Amino acid sequence: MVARIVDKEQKRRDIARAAMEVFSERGFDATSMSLVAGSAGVGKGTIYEYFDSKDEMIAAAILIWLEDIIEGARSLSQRIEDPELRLRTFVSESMSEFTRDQSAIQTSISVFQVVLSNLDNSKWSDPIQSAFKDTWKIIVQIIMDGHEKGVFNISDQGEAEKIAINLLAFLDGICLHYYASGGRFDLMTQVDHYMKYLLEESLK
Amino acid sequence: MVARIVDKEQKRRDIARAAMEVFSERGFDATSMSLVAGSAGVGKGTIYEYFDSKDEMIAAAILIWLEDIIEGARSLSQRIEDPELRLRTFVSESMSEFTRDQSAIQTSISVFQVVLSNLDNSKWSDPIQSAFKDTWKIIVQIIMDGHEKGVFNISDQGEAEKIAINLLAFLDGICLHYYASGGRFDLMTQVDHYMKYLLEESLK
DNA sequence: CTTGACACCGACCGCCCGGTCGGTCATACT
DNA sequence: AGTATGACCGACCGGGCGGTCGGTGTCAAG
Repeated sequence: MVARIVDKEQKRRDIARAAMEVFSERGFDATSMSLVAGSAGVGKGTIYEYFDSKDEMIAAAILIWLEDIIEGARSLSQRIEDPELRLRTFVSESMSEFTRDQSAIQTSISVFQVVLSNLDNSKWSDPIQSAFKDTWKIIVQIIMDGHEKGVFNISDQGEAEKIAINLLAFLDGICLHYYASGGRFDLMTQVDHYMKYLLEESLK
Repeated sequence: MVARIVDKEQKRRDIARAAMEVFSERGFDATSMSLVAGSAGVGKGTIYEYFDSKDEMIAAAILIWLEDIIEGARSLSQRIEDPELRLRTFVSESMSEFTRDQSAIQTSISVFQVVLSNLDNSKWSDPIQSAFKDTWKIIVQIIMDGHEKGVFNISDQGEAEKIAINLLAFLDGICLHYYASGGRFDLMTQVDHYMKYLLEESLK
């Protein structure tokens, strides 16, 4: 009795990804489980074979979504040698993710809201927060690498960590304002403006 | 027949402010109208004497909330002469608003979400967006004033506008990350780091 | 062929929400 | 006092939600 050959783990991911797609279009609260089921191509009951509740599914979906992003950033980071180009590529790749379609930023907003509103619930917020931290660590790594290669000039690792936090904060903030303003300014111009001072002043 | 002496407009504002308080604690969707009624000290039916629907109330509450903020920023802006100090004060005041209690940032997140999810509904998003724009204009005004007084050195108004957008984006982003990370870094240190390069490099 | 374990499903349930509406109370005019 | 008007209310309603559960189809073992 070898049991049926169904990759439970894979299906869980498939449903989670489909769920995240609907979530990003309509927001978490406005998305019903029937809708998720329809989008994932399964029955509503099936979802509860893979997740305990709607909340648990949201947390899992966010985590899987973040893992995909981090994996993308990490593999990108390994392809490029020059630190400055690597940093620029990291930024432009992140932006193109948001430029490609509006749903990405809506997803981010929804994620932030869940993280904030469930801040007391350490069960979910801890792994999500550590996933956030991973993204941050990648940037710190790029800067420290550039520092060791003599391309970037910073005082110590603490400086690199501060710069990384501010860079991430700016990128999230500018995307937010971009979509909240209905695209009333040029996103890349603003990012370039920031990157110019980052690369020419902070890191020199 | 002079009608009853009840300031409809005032009561509308009172309810809207009470509603915003509950919204910021629990999020828009998780807040029921009964809860809002309880918080405002009125019956549920009464709310519908002042607002057409929950959605209309949210839009109105956001608008009133934004007006309060803009009014605060504008009055502050008029009290201080020196442009650099005025800019620094604007930033530190905005931050202290968020430092005072966490609900402010949760409110902001909720507001962003509503604006984004109702982007197609121009009926509400237009006035809200123009309120956002007002805040931005105040910063542009401060920078241009500093430019005319010879304190800030920028090329033209376009430069001031870019700087203002990036500053706002950074401030929102850093608050977001601050609370999403559970306060794992020092907010003011990060803000000072940004302001240092803004005032010492961008504006000199 | 029979059996049973397993993945899957969607009609169904109880709950709670936004919104309504008939009625109460206080006031102000006659 | 009588009455008209406006402010206020909360029990009530229909609908849609998250979650359940008994049943169905399928495949492997015996």
